[in-house]
Amino acid sequence: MDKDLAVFKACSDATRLRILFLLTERELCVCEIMAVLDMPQGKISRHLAVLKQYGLLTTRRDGVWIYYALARDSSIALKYVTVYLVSARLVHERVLADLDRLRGLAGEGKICVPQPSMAVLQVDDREDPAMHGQALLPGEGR
Amino acid sequence: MDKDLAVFKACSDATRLRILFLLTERELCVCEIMAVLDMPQGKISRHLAVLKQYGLLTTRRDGVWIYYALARDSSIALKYVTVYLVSARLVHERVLADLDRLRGLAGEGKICVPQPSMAVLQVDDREDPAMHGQALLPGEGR
DNA sequence: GGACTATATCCCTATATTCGATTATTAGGA
DNA sequence: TCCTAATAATCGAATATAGGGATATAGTCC
Repeated sequence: MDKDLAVFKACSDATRLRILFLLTERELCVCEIMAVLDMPQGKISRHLAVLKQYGLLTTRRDGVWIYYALARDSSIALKYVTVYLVSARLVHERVLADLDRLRGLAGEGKICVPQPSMAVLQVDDREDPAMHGQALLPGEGR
Repeated sequence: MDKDLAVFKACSDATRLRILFLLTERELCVCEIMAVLDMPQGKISRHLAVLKQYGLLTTRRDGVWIYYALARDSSIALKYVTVYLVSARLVHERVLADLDRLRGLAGEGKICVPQPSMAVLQVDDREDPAMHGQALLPGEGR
């Protein structure tokens, strides 16, 4: 239950929640998140560290950049939170605005020019009929 | 998004999470929760107040007793958290133990002898095919 | 009205969380 | 090797949260 509790703790901060929503789009590096949320680097980095420590994120280093992505299968709660994130991302104004800004960034090369990496979020729900298709990214088949 | 954030804040405390799991069984009064969790009245009452304030619970007074029940439809996040609670309640040792203790109490009339009230948790998911049956209480049909 | 029970609230302290600002680390390129 | 960019880690202050203990409120029964 502690792992689940950690997931909820991780989600109980506005900035972290916004970051999680952004990561439903694709993996991101710190500078992209900074740019989208318009927050200082230290703040973003700290929140990412919390999210990773609580098991919600994985990291991948590519040269100077470190890409953060939503973790999978690390706890029951995370599974459901992921479904929530994918389901709610098109509902909340602020999240929509964030996602728009994210897409805007990539096209103009304003920042660190990340790899056009694959979307990493695809919860494995083969054994859980409760979440038909819900954890798939929009527009992504199975 | 603020409402969703409030839901996660509400869930980010071990005691409150245990209370929420208990409430997936049925509505409960404070003294029952006190007995099951073996915690002082003030503490339980305070946490219930937080949960209610954040929109996760509703209350119903019946004489001296105040029954707390899981709220429905108060936010998107609560919907998914409810599905999580129902799905995870049979997985975590501690939750199982709590639920056992709860059932044990009722039979022996050790405490305030609550009404054998109906289970109140039944998320309305008619418009959300993502959660087939997941929010129904165990053993309860539709 | 008075006693009793269930629940809520208040006060105070301890602990945890968040933040801005600064400094450290790590990788890549000249 | 030096410089720079991306990211992490640290420190101190401000704020928020949780807990115990005591008290207040609100029903019920006599």
